[in-house]
Amino acid sequence: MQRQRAGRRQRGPAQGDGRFRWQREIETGARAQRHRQPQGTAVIFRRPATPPHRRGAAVCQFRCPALSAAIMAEITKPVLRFAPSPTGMLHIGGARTALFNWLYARHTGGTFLLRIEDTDRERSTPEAVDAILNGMRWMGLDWDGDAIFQFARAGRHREVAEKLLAENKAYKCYATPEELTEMREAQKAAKQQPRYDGRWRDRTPGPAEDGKPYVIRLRAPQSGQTIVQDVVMGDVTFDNSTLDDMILLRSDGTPTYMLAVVVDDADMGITHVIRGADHLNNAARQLQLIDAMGAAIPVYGHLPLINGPDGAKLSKRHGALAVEAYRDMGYLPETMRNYLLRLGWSHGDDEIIPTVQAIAWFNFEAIGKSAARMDYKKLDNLNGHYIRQTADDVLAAELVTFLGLLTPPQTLSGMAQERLRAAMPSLKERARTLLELNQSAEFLYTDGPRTLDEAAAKLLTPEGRAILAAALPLLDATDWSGPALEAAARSHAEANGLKLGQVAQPLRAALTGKASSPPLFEMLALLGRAESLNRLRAYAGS
RNA sequence: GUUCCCAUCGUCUAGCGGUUAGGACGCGGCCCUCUCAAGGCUGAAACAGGGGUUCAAUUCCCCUUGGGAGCACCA
Repeated sequence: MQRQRAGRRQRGPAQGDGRFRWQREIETGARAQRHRQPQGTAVIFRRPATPPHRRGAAVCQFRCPALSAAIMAEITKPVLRFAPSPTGMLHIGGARTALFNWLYARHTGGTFLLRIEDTDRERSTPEAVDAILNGMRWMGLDWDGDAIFQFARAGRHREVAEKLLAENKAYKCYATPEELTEMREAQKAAKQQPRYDGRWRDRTPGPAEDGKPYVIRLRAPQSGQTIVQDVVMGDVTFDNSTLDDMILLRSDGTPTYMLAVVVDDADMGITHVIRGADHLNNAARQLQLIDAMGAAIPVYGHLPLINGPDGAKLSKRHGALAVEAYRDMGYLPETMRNYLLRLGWSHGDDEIIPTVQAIAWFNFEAIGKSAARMDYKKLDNLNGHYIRQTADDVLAAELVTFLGLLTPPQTLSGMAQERLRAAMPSLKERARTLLELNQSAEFLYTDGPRTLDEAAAKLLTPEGRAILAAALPLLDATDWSGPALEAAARSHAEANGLKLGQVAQPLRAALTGKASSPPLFEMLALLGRAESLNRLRAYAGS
């Protein structure tokens, strides 16, 4: 059976010429002003009186022969947006939401807009705006045009609220915050869902209300149902009786989030609203507002949330909340895009999905419905893949940049950078993060004998040092190239009844200070005869 | 409490009525090997429970259980 996906339902032709209002609007140009996209999905207000056969008749608008190709091209270009509120860093969940929107826009050749929802003046900060913008840039999610700041549009939001008020689709409510708190407490005590009881819905303010502060609330339908047709979740039905009359305009005249999103989405011509599942409940209320405004309904898609490794809500306790943190841990943007994409979206058995491929493949149908958890091991593995995939000099340059961003910044000498680049083919094979890459390259950065780590010290026992001492003259007498050195070591080992490893390990420890490293003879060659012998002599003999 | 959503190996997932339930990460073994990786082969590991519908349910429906989200003059 087909999964319940949002159909492309359309309200039936409203007038007698057999065409939809939007079709007429497109031809007259009226629609382009109001909206740039056909209604992808529709809310159906099921009035109890509506006969079943008239509910949300399904019609495919793309079959209409009356539309020219040019109009088709115009109306099928989606407009998406990512709309974070600047109250903190760019969260990993937000990053995924942005990614999915971006992917769909790039996939369809549509538009991807960025809107900063800064209407909460208390909690919004310029630092957070920067953090979000930087996070987006680091992730490689470029947006079209300038970022839009919602607060700047407060006048427009107020205008819409006033219009709704004038049309009697909204009303003034004089209830005080204290009064409402009291009401909610009583409802909770009665084990009911806290909900505005509509006490001012049909009441006309008398002289007592003169000059008193009021809010503007939407006159929402009280019966029937509101259906959110969601490309991820399917049809989600809410009884209008469970939804209350939400506040549009606060008593200080500022718009609420509900008003601002709906107005902005409509004004910006947003065709697809893809956001976190925490907004699914909001969608029903927003649909009521959209209906009151007579605006076009966007396609909705609510993405399941991301949980921490333990399945609980992703919180600061899990650390690594901001995308910045992933950058600092040495993950590549390409890795993040691939990983976040696979968290909740799939394409058969494919795991390695570079961004270009993702753009070609991305769709809404393959988005999963259940919440996912972060798996850092898998992230590491994927990052290792992309590190190996990166060209040597590009990766070396990225590491240098990365080190410069650390606190405190680390800089590499010219010699260090040169060696880093030369050793990169072997180095990158062994690193899962840029941090690991850096650690395994450290022995190349400076000259002179190494200080041994614990494992290396264990290799340089008196016995190990004796082997090292015995091997030294042979190496010195050899042509200083990787293969020649290896051949010398092999014959030396063989002559003394030793395995190559027994000879190589003490050498490696002295050369790198570690028990593991890129291939030994390759590194000897890279460091050169003088430097290598200097390091080895320091630990030769007792 | 109430509204809404979700439910396949430990984790991410494939599956869209009939499969030896597949892949990936992680874990174990083997191979390769100068170490560590990478790579190849291989093993263990799942349909939450109960009712229906059906010749046949992981798959469709209902209930239970378990998770999650919303319920502000926050966004």
